[in-house]
Amino acid sequence: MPELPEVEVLLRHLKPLLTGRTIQSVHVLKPRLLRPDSAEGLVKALEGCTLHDVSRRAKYLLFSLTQTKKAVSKPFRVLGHLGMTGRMFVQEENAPVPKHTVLHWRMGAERFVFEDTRGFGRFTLDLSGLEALGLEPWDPEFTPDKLKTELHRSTQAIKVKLLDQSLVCGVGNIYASEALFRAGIDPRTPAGRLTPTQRTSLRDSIRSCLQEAIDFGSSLALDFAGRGSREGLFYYGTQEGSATAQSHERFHVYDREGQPCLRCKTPIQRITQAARSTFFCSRCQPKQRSKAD
DNA sequence: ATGGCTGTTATCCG
DNA sequence: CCGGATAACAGCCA
Repeated sequence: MPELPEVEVLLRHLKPLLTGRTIQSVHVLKPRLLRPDSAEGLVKALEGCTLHDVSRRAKYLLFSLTQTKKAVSKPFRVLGHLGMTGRMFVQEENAPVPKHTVLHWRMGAERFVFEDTRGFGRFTLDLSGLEALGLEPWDPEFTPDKLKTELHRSTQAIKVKLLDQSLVCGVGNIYASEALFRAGIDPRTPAGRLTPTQRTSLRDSIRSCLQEAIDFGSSLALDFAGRGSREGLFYYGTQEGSATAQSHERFHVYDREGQPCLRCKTPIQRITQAARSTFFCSRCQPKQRSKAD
């Protein structure tokens, strides 16, 4: 469930379940996702640790730990990323370990599980993934002026630019289309050609789209093990109960090719940019004709 | 059933 | 530097 809102909702779910708990035995089933750590190294580092905190940066979760076995030990952190299909949850220790489990550990009568079917996620002591990240969407420094200086030399389509995490982090393929729709910006617009008005609108739309998604996810009874049905990126309910969340119109453009725009009824278009699908309304997101700046 | 799609991002190349 | 293509992988859908 992986763009910023889903990670944020997961964080809020996991934090009370993990903080203060001690990691007993750790088992690694997909060591590749621990790169560049070795399975043995990470297991040794984690076993016996107490989890002091969990936090989020961009689409990453950060686990803060200290080794309680030793008398003297420095706090350290582990970085987790869900990739496309990662899930993290706590289950009873007698429940079956899911098929694509990357690793799991025991905490008393419970088990923490990180599973990832496609295996694009990460779980590692290597924090270098944090280095190149742009601002958090709600960072006060994320301003229209910041957008201007970051983008003015760029010829890349704004949609593609939003995906690379260096401008602002946390926006993925779904919310990039959604935020551009809300801002009324054609996703093909070269990033350096946005008008001042568009930059302000884009900043605001990114924030509001992500915030609404967090609020939406927080309002659902989610099934973090992901066995149930899906509502956007959020899993909820169980195999039997399709808890039918009311908002099947969560997205205005994403995955709505050919369907009428919810604002103007024009059929939504789908195009490919940087090998990813982009959805937009050609009427609500017109090509800008001025030469900007 | 075969091919084309899917929430990400690291890396390689021009 | 920048930007485009590719790769890592499993599953679902037409």
